[in-house]
Amino acid sequence: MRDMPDTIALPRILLDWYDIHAREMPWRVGPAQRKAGVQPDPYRIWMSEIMLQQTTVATVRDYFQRFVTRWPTVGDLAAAQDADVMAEWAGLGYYARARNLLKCARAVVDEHAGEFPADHAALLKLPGIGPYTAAAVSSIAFDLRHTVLDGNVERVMARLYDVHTPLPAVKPVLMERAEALTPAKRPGDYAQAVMDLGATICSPKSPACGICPWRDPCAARAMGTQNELPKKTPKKPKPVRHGTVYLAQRTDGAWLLETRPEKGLLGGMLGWPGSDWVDTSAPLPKGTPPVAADWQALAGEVRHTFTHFHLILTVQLAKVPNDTPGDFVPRTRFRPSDLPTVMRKAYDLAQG
DNA sequence: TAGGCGTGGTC
DNA sequence: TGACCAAGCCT
Repeated sequence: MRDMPDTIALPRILLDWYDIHAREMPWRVGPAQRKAGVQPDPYRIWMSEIMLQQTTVATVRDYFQRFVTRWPTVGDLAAAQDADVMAEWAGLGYYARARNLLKCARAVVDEHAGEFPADHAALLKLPGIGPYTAAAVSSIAFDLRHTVLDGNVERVMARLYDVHTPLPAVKPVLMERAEALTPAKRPGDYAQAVMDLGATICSPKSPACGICPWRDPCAARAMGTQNELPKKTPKKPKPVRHGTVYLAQRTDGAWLLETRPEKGLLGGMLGWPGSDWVDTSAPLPKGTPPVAADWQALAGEVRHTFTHFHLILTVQLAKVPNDTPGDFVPRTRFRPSDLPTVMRKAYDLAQG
């Protein structure tokens, strides 16, 4: 590799490493299979990439298996009931992804004859597919030369070239570096290789530089700056909000639940009726109980942290008659696992 | 364009 | 234990 330009030598070194160290994933076609002519299923690649947005591989595995078992093709998913998809997504977070997942599946069926487009620009127009996911699908599923730039690649590029300008402002610079390294041959394997490298060797804390295939060309390692890169602009502190939720159960066991509005926090998900969630804690916002009943405040509280605020909920519980009006979910159809985590925590508190 | 949008694991 | 972090997108 001596005297070979980085843009030739570095991708080759990384692909050689990937041939040996590629991680197994349910949606992945490994380097050996790929060389034997096996093509990935674009539907499964797309599904995995949506789930993997801001979410770890370990968390995604089980959700992925349940989704592709229940809806094996994009046509099956497009025909699904919205509530079934939202319930299956419950607990995975960022619920706009689930709403866009359905919109995207239906767009593929309606506008692309049920086949995912390979073209980057066409993918970018689909709901829930941004620059990263368009590049990931076109490269991994169709082996087209596009460059993925996720948190892993940002970190690897910042270290490889010892870039100290903070994210996210420096993102375009890192993209240029990443694009220059993307090879024309095996761009799909290469995309997965850089991300595997970032996830396993070039980790945020204590990177394993000693066993890194790029240890020799890495500028941060040469300077000893790998542990302080990438730099990030400081985040704003999270405020604390307070609220009250009301858990009404009929004598026959049915629970009073509501489907939350499509837009906003936990949009489209099931939840308990309750107050607004407000920054001040005095007085505690109680809202209006959904039905007149003998409400009992539970001891303790629900604590939950969202992306941009901490939440402390008081939980009110009541037994109500079977003829109480409202959208009660029958006991046999109620599954706590259909609820987003913060709502499931309130249920768990009520169960003692 | 910067902020809204979840959750679980790690240290 | 609180802060950071994870294969980002939308408005």
